[in-house]
Amino acid sequence: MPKRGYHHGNLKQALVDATLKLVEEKGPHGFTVAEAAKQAGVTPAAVYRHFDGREALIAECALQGHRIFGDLMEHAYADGHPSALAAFEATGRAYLAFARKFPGHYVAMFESGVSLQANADLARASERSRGVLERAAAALSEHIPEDKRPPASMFSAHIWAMSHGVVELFARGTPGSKAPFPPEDLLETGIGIYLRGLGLIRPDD
Amino acid sequence: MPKRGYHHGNLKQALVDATLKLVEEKGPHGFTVAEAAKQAGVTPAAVYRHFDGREALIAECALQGHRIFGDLMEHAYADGHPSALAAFEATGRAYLAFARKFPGHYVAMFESGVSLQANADLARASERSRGVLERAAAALSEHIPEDKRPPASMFSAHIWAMSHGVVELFARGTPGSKAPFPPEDLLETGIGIYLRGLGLIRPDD
DNA sequence: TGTACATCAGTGAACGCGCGTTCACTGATGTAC
DNA sequence: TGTACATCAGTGAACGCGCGTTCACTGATGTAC
Repeated sequence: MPKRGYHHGNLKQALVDATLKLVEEKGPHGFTVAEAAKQAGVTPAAVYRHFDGREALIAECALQGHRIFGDLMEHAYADGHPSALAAFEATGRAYLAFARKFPGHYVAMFESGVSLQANADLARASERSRGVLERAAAALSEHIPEDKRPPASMFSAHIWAMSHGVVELFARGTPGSKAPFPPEDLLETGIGIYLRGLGLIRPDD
Repeated sequence: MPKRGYHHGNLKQALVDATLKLVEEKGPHGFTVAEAAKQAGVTPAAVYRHFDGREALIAECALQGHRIFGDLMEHAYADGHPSALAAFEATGRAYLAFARKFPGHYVAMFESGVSLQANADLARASERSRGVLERAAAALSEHIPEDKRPPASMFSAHIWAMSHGVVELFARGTPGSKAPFPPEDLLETGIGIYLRGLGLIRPDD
């Protein structure tokens, strides 16, 4: 917004924003360097002042996504307050909320095929959000009798999988697959049943 | 295998097979008409004798996948024998088994973005496999006290979501996301905990 | 305050490439007589 | 059984296109004096 004219002022972020929008609308492979540049009001060649190439552009989108996601998850977890159970359930909700609020980021992170190995920052940011869920699971699992307690990393993987599945199958505009229920309800009830199976919720709740 | 020479003999299926292999190796957008033709030992133009174009080729892969998948699911369900519970669990395992055994088909079906609306046969085949799981869920849900019974379509959606999530996150070669557990174990335990949450498995089992 | 200059974010034209698709054709195959 | 012919699955060359990327350049900006 600030500057105008020959110098854009904030082209790097403008390109990221354009890419996010394209990727949200047309899928993980539906963006091109040329079109992102066009939407930012700039020549394709200008992109190369800020990014090494196409791959680097989508990787930056994924990176920003993981950072937002990590913040959101940590905020939802809130160090386990008011209770381990409430905090855990909040992280599950945060997953879906993120996917709905930042669909472009979500696609860049989980569907674009960006390599985590090729980018250390990206790998670290991705590790972080996974860590929050795992911590939430570990804290919660202390309420399970030790002999029938699954590893925390296993049950966080279950929740991660169900959340991801709900997003992919029912929350995104996949043509032809009408959602039978609101995704939020689906995830909420699914996690609820799962937690009851772990003995963490009374059967009558 | 039968014929050789100028006429291929079974080019249509050879093109489908080549596409499946490419899609398995290089992802949902990693195949081209030209390369599929090349792998089938044929000129790109020959593809148009058998398919309307690129989209039709990948759609045929998805269609064949849904048919195999539907057969597999029905066989696993086995009309609810030996018990509703065992049959239901078998369909869950069948989902993952299919994804592992037919990765190319899986990608074509669930990741390629083929439109279900544009192809009635495809929509029907896809409906069928979903129907098997839903029937299994309905049969099983009769063992739940009526007042605390979730709709069968909801709990089949939960299982579908978890299965899909496990496949996407832990069973496919996503670079950098090492699976903490064998996907089969993850899904088996996840479904087990979920079913316990529904009161369908004794807490001690 | 005014001028000279270094910096560097942008331009615009061009590139080579591989894509999906078309078209007139060719030659192997199966059938009618 | 042998010949003429229709069929149609394949060829090979060509197309227009949009892509990612490069390069020498231009001109706005900020700074040193």
